[in-house]
Amino acid sequence: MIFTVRQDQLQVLLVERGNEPYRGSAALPGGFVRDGETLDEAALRELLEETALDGRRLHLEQLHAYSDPERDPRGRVITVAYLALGSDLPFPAAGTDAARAYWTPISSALDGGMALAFDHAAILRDGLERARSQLEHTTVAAAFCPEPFTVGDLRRIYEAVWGFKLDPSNFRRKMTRAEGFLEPTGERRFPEVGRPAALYRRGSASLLIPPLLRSSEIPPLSNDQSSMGVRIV
Amino acid sequence: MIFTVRQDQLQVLLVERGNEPYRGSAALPGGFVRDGETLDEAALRELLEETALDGRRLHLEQLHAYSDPERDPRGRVITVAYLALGSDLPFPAAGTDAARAYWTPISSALDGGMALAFDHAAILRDGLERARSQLEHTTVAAAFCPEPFTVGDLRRIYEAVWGFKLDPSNFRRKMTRAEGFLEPTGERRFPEVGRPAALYRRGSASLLIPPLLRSSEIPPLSNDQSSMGVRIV
DNA sequence: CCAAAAGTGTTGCGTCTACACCCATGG
DNA sequence: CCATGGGTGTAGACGCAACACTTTTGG
Repeated sequence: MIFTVRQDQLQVLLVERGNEPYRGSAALPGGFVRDGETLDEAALRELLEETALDGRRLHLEQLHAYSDPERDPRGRVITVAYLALGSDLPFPAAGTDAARAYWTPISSALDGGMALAFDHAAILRDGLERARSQLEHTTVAAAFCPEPFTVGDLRRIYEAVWGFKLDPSNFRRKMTRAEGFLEPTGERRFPEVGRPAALYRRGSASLLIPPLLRSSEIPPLSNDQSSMGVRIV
Repeated sequence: MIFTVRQDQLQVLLVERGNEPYRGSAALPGGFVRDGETLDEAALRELLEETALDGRRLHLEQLHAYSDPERDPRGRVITVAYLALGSDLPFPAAGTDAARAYWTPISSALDGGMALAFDHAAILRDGLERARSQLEHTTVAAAFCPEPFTVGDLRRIYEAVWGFKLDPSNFRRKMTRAEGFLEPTGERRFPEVGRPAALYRRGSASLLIPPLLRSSEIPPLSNDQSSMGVRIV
């Protein structure tokens, strides 16, 4: 399961299945583990085959094992799902199994209209929740940002993944104070409009201390964006 | 991996291996998934076989899949580890594979002296960290307590799992205020010495809101117990 | 000058830590 | 009356949401 943020939207890479079952349906990319390979290595290899991307520079994380005996009509298949986060991911290379792969906003992939193959809709929901939760406690959000990036870039990642707006000033304070998260480059970026912003690189810390917690309210799946824990009147 | 608290110590159920490899070594209980069975069902079945305990009343949770090709010298075995928490667990029933099963304090199991088979020491460490983390955000600690229980019982669970002392008065406030965690029975328990304590049952909530966070310092694996986030001078 | 985004200051509120203190019981 | 654990009250520190305000740019 590969996530990226483009056009301020959290997107996932799907493939159109060429074989039965679920021929023509959308599915998460995946494959079988080989002998002598760890699950992590298998995930990286499949990632490379699907996107021609060197996964070693991505954040990759084991999610959960799915084991319902009926989940694959062909027979018994146990899937260990992985979640990868990346920035600036290219469109999938042609000439591979992934020729029919494409990026889709997660909200569309889950909005009933597009039925995912197997139990992939459930897996995708779990992955989305994991990604949202990881942003609270870790610095993975920076994995979504091409370097160098601004605090505003980082904030738009959080807003895209969580689905609601954050207060720019409070967000900046949290992030710049978290030790080891942001490493200033000394450079600035001049946007089309507005004051130039300081540029940063990813720091060495992998944990975000203190964490940045979502409001206790359940965030909506849709695209509406409300202010930070405050209802718009 | 089955955890319980006895004598104010966090303990784990180990089995003595009767076959090669690692014959005579201690190991976590486990077994193979059968056809037509989910991983959860397999974990519950193995639990029943090992402890003669009805696992449906336990907290059971999938942890992580371990997949190093060299982790089992016999060949390729991928293990999906589960963590079960229970209270008042009996000694394993005789007459089964688990005749050689026994409870051990986790600290002894990890203190180099006892070498666990396979990569089970690493799995045990992951399980311990998961259990500790779960106490922060969920109400699973009550799964360690035979009902009915007092706030003091619950606090001793936290102290055993986390390995340090908590402030009784602040702990009580947190727990009684968390909605849906503790359900008063109206009864009291009269200890050998001291004021009687109110008795509670598990409430319906599964999440602890707000969470009870450990101090940011890394808790020691040993048995020393220091006060709540405060260095003893 | 204006719009827009970056960045700083400040205030009020709620939570947590540490600790003083009271309560109820058995010996 | 004392020791012991249960339970309440409270003052200070701290963190965070909200929002007013200043800064720096392009048009």
